[in-house]
Amino acid sequence: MSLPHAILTALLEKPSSGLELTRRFDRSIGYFWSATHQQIYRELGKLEQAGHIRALPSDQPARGQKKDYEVLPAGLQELTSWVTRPEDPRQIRDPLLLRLRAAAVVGGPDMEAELVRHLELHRAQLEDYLAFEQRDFPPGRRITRQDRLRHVVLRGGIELETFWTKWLTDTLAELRDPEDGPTRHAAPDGP
Amino acid sequence: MSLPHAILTALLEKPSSGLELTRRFDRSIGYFWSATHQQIYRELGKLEQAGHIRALPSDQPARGQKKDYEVLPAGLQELTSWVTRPEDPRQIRDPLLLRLRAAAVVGGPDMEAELVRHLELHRAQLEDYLAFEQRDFPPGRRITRQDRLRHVVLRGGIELETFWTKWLTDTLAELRDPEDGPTRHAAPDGP
DNA sequence: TGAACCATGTAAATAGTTACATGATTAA
DNA sequence: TTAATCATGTAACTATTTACATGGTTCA
Repeated sequence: MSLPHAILTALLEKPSSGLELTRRFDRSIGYFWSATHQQIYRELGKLEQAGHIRALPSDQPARGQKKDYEVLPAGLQELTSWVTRPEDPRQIRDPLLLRLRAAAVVGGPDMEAELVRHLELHRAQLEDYLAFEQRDFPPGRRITRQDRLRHVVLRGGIELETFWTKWLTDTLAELRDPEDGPTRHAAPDGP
Repeated sequence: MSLPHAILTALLEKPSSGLELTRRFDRSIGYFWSATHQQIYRELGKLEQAGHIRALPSDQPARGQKKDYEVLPAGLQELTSWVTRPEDPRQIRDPLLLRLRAAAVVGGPDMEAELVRHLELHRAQLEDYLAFEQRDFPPGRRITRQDRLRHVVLRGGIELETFWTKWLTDTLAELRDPEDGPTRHAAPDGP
């Protein structure tokens, strides 16, 4: 049930049309919740029905005409209540980990090329995130609570991609040149 | 398209009935690909239709009777080819990151309790994984290629949960006692 | 005028979740 | 003999993906 809330968040940041939202879901918001334009148009319809958003008045509201939406008070209230509503983290569901496990069962065909490809994709994504951080959150600057929230979210993305690059690097090394098993690292203790 | 492959993998490890598979999807395999019993029964039907698995002969194949499945050569072939088939990593899709971003927009209601709750859940999961590692992959033991594959998969789970506990701990500290922004860590360079 | 792009949408298929139904076996 | 549990399944709903349809605008 996150897509409507992702859309409300995006519309609060800036009233937009369906296509503009789609573009923004390819960048910022989309880095943590992706959606296609079909999902977005459908959801905009539902949100309008529910009275959470409305289309801004327009001269010619015809097919093929741009239609901008803004959030109504009911929508803001729904989003606010969703923010603190308890929701358990999802189970991990990762095809690559699953494929490695399958490889163990079918006798381990060569996955090296695929692992290298994933490593490169994750490295590229990490670089992008780090560039955003440089640009939007340069060190030693007074920031608001809102900036701080946005920054920890970006740190989440950065550290996730860091995890993947590190794990893929270790895994490749382990499968190429097996020593005594994967590197172990101490689990962090609480502060 | 991963569920049928998850099931084929589980059935190769051990021929099972639908309910047994459901149990195993609550443990081992399910740590990386979860599924409900309804999904599993439906998929077993499809896999049988496709000639990838078959029900083992039984005396009384009636409703309410246990039915065990085993993988046929066609199923093994399909799984083997899937293992090396290129498939891009999924975009991140995480409700908690999204909620933090929404919090930045609606004015930051108090998410501390929810963050603490998630931290505890991730810590518990991490402990479980570490216990599995102790049990199944004790240090200093000769292991086969298959064991090595299984171990790197488990390391993936361990390091993912380590990331979450660390990021949540940092985020809580940052939102409680704001200094100059989230802690930065150097990005790893390639070897 | 026609190609490229902007913009909104419909349709159909696949995937996943939630609720409920039904028969078989076992043990109090 | 009834309650609990094992085991398989149906139905309905929600979410997501893929393919296609339609009209408007701009510019060569």
